[in-house]
Amino acid sequence: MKNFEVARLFDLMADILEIRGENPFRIRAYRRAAQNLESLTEDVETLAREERLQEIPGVGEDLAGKIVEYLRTGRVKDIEAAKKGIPPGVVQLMNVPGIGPKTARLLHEKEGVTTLDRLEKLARAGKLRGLQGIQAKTEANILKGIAQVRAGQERMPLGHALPLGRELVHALEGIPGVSAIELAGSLRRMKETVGDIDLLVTSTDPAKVMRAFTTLPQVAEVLERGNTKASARHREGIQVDLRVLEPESFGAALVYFTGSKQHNIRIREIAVKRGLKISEYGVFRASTGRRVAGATEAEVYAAIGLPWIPPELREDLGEVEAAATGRLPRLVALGDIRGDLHCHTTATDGHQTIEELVAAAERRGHEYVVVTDHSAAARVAGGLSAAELAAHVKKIRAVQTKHPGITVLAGSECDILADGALDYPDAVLAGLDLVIGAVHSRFKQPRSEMTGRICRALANPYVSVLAHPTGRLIGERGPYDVDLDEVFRAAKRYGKAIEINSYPARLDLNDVHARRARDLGVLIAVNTDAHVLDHLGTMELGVATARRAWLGKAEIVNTWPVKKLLAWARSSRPGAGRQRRGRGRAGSFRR
DNA sequence: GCCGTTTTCGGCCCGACTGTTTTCAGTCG
Repeated sequence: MKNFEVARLFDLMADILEIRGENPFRIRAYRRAAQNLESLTEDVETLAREERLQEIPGVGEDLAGKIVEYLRTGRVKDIEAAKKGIPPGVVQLMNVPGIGPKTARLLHEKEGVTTLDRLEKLARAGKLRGLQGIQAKTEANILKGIAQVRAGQERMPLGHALPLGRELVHALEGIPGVSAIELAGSLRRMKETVGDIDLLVTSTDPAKVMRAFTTLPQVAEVLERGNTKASARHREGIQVDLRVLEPESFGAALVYFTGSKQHNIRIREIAVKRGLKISEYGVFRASTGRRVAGATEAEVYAAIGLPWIPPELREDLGEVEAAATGRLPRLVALGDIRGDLHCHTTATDGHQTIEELVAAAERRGHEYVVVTDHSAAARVAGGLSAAELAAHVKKIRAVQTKHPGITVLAGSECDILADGALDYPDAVLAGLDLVIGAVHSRFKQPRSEMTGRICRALANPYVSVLAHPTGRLIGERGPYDVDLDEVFRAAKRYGKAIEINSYPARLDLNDVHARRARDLGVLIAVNTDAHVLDHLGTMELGVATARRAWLGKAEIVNTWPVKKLLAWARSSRPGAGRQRRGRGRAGSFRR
């Protein structure tokens, strides 16, 4: 899978063209192609083989040729040529906030700067001032920017940023004159990581909001402050951007601030074709400047002939076309989730008793919860032997009697061993209501072995769900090497579900992979993998990932009623077919 | 470099803020 490699290459080309001051539209073409390659659900090598590269939006004849050249030779002549005269360090200068292509070029041409170190030395010595457009302040800003780069401005996981954003909303909503306040940006689109927190406020007294915002206890440093826009660094490190607008512009501003940038460009292009102009202030007739929409998002989209598009879809990945042709998916909602299929207790590495877990799930309105503690092979997690599991199941059944309002199911997060066998024999698995298979060991297996291992586990008649299919931990550990398409096809073949694990550091499957699974018709389970009670709340993140993957409720097994869920879990087990035929419908259940 | 119910050529989104300018360029989102 070289999608990201090619994307990085095109991004590099765009950077170089920017520094060279070339046609901005050509630059945008490279950026757009790079972005679409990153979100591509199919393997670019497969597309190249099937001569379908030009199906990628933003990839035409030329870029398709460059992709083929890269895949064949590992390089692209035109890009190599463009690189000449621009050392890699110069491109990297643009990572410094405040330094764009023009400044990078200036620094290189006039001062021979090719590294951050050199740039810092010159700035400290006051040797940058005097260059065209650079005085003391810019010099100071460059030093600040260098420090920021050095500190590593990693993107913050959604699960961390979302509560911070909501806390800010809460802090600002009490200010007199504030009529509406919303989170926007990638946070509203629920991307798995966010670069900053965007806040949108409509108020009749912007100055008051600005004052309040810049003096919040959460604000460590004010970076920029105008009449309607301010930027600050949150004490947790992330940047917060605030924009204040008139109430009549709320919808247009929300669209604008939510993005993505690519999505905004798309809808503005449509507006232009209709003789309209969209800005954060509203939708205006181009000829007269008269406002035609702006108060609500729906109004803005309606002005260009589109239905409202859910924020999670606004990535310019087909949603505009889908909206235009009435084919937007009906996305799953948090309220559609009827139960959690993956939860831990103190029996293994959880910090909640069965009783606590069940009570918490019931409070959340779940109709069922599956207790899935680890199997024996997961030693560090205190995995259960078969005998321990039997005792554990008894306790689970006992808790059920005290909670008639929720169905308590006994399951296991059973290790998939190195060869693809399950950690419990079939006879043990047969005593469980639902089994989740998971890889917790031998992450370094070669791709073919790992793929075969997982597919074999999916073929086991007692396994219903594959947990966290790539094993990645955001910012900590990359995914293991596995052919997901192969895994998806196996899941489809055996009628098994693939998990979207909602644990904030996992979100595994991610949005792109989940969308691919959906496209292939694979069932999905959205689970929390809760180890402590608070974790049940992370279901929101998994559902958001499902929404970003265009998933509807029907495709997600834990939106199903418990009867349907259990019938499905049993459908692959021995005897299931006979039973069904015998009774003419899914079997009856003890509980 | 892409792309087409206004086009196979001529378009290609829009505005705020900063720092440096005395009317604007660069950067950012």
